[in-house]
Amino acid sequence: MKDVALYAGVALKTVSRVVNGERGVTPEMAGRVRAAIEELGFRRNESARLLRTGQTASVGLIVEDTGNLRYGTLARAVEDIVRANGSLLFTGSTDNDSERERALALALCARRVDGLIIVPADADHDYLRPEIAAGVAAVFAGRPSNLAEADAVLADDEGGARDAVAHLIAHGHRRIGYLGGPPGDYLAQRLRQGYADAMAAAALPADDRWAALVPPTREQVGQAMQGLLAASVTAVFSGGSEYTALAVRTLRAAGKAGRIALVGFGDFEFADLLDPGITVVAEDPAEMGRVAAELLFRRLAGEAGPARRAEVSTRLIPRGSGELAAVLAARSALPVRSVLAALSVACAQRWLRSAS
Amino acid sequence: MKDVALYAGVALKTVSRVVNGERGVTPEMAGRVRAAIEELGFRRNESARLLRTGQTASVGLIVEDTGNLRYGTLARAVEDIVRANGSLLFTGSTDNDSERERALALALCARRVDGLIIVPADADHDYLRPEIAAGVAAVFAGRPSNLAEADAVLADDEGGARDAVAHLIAHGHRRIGYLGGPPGDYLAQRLRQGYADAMAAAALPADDRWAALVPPTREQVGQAMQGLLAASVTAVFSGGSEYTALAVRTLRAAGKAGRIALVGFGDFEFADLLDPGITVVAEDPAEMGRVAAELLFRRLAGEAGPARRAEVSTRLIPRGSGELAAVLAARSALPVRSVLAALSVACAQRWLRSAS
DNA sequence: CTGAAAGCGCTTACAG
DNA sequence: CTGAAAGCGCTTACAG
Repeated sequence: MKDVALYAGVALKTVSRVVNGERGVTPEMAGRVRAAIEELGFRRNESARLLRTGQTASVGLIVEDTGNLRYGTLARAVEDIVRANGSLLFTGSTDNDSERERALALALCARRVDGLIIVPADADHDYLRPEIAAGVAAVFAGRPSNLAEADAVLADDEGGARDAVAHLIAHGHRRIGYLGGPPGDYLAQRLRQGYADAMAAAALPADDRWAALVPPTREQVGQAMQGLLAASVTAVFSGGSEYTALAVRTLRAAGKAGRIALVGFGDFEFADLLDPGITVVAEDPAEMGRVAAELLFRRLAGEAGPARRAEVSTRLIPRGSGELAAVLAARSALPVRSVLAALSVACAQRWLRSAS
Repeated sequence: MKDVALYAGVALKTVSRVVNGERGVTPEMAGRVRAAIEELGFRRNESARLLRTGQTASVGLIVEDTGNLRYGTLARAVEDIVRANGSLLFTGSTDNDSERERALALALCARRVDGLIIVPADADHDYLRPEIAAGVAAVFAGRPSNLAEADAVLADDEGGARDAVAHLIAHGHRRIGYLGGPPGDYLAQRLRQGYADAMAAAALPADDRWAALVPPTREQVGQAMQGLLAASVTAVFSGGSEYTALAVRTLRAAGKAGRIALVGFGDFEFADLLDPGITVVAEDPAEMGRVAAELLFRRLAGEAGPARRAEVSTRLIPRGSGELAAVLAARSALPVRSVLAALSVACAQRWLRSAS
């Protein structure tokens, strides 16, 4: 810029005026400046401008994994709103490692991003307190944070699970299994809660053997599914498309593909091309991204007031697998004496309860 | 930083030394500075530092759509290498709009990113010439650019298409259809070339009615697929997972799902769970991202020399649909007189050619 | 070992 | 309408 001023024989400020399109420059002067800019190939350094201005017109998005379609979709929705607001978007993945989340968020804050949208690796965000105090806006998406003062969007995972299980119950199922992540996992926890609530609402028992809480590896899910089948469930609710895929594989291998009902949490491409088509409760990651970004830019526009909580709903999409009727376990592999034994245990328990 | 210096009663430079961990500061002094930093909640402004340094430790990635799994996967691979090199990553989507690509790239350059990885919306990148001259490193990925001086990675799409078609030919097919994007589309063009080459290599004719070049909408692809069936193909090569999905739908609707062979370009989740499993030629977007990022950081590390060209290969994954044997069109709907007419036209043409 | 000065590329606030 | 000076938050190059 200095060079341009020198070349055009004007003051620095005049160049600045032309570059910023401020009025109050004679056409003749502006022309000279523009010629100099052209001649010297001048390109304003945005970072320098922003240093002076105090804003950076950039925001950061931190998710579990940008290579996961769910988060890719969320990222894209965020990006569109970021662009509409004239900002640029940094993205980063944590792989659910809270240490990595922290490092990323702090690095972004050191660049003085205007705001941050974070899908928390875990709930603890004390490390962000000083940054927020220093003026960074933060919005949490998809999972809860301990920072009550920040805006947040959550999905109605629990409601989705309830819908799924209620759907199965409506189709005559009583023995419904739940297949999902380990207890430490936030989503798995909420889905299981929804499952339990729906069962309870229908006054159905939820046998412990009907809940398979395992990491999404081929072996573990396969075994867990077989366990559910051994426990004579007539339907399964699977908590995530990885689980759904592996559930379908196990059902096929066991020759029960069209007989055991299945509702999956999370939609996926080609779900309607499987046989039967897979009924799912679809999340809406794009909507979540949109809402999060909108909350963020409201704050950046100066909105004060208490933290906002938004919720994104889920939607059940029937495709066949969730509408299979309950198959009575008439020819159950369970020996008659086991059934009788189980029944008598249940009777005894009820008798004991009523007696106490 | 000035405040910290004042508070600690030292010079600015001493604070800088402590913050940067430079040696040559008495422990006592360093302690005082650290206390002041703690007390004041000082956090160094990375942008300001980088302004002085000249580098920004950030790179930009521009793809068609981060919400598309293919590009999400690529982005994730890029991110990992960017992180390993201590940089931060900007991402942006173009939706194949070259004007948007330009605006994004230029905005990133104005922020003085160290480098840019671009999946070109179109080949023209003259707009980047001044930026590259000014020192930005650029790598193109997935599609060609007219900037011969920049590094580039391309996929062996054409080879993948050849493999797919050769695979079908090896399974006895002679009448093979190609279903893909319109002629203007880069990928579609290369796939069709590979298809044509494989047919020619096997001395097979490639009837014009066997090539369906349409945008990936449900109606158009459905109609095009029906056209291929009407032309009595026994196998189809589909150029992209959108096309593959719609091809499967049409085949099902026509009751030809297990009879017409199908090889798709581009792998997708659940491909092995369809019936039959879908044979595909898989791309490797993660590898493409990795290679592109590595090329970029080599340049940033100072590597000179001529532009590099890298190629990422594809891999055929047999799953059933591509191994179906050719079904003879014994009961072809084609009336006998049409066949005779076609034959006589071909004879006449050959006679004309030999006569001239 | 410590510090005062100049400068990265721009803008803001004020004179003329 | 135009410009000289100061400053954004840091580092570099040089003295002491």
